[in-house]
Amino acid sequence: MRYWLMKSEPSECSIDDVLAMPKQSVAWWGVRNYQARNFMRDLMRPGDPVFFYHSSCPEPGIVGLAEVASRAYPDETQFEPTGKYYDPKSSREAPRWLLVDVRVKCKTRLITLDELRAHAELSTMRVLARGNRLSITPVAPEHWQFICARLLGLPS
DNA sequence: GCCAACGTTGGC
DNA sequence: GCCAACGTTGGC
Repeated sequence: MRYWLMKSEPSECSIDDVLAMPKQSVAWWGVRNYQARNFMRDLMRPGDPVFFYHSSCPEPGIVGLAEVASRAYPDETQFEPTGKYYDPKSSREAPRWLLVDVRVKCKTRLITLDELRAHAELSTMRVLARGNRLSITPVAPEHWQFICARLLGLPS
């Protein structure tokens, strides 16, 4: 089992938007980066725990706990010619972009980016790395445990 | 809206 | 396969 952090812009799809969906689950559409795609395709498995993160907003940070809810499958938005996620180089026969379903388990208090950076124990988190632009990053087990136990006060 | 960082594209 | 130009991400 692997741990993940997945970024979503709340103006596009917030954690509340997902909680309002049937089964509190959403297809994680719109990933157009090969490394992030490969994480979904090669490493993500149903049940993997996920930090739900709000990005490109006034207070970026972790806002909830979620889990991977499917294996990877083609992202329909790549086939929609009028959509902003359309990829003319992709085809149904050889889909270029994949996604997984993500199910929100609960909201948490907001753990801001500033708070994450303030803890030396988290200094090597991939999402905090200078210049990181990946919308999906692996989370080391010790980082997951630290955030859940020390920052959220959840029983381990 | 700025801009650092870095991924992608395409000419050679 | 190199690398300059360009595009995108995302915090600030």
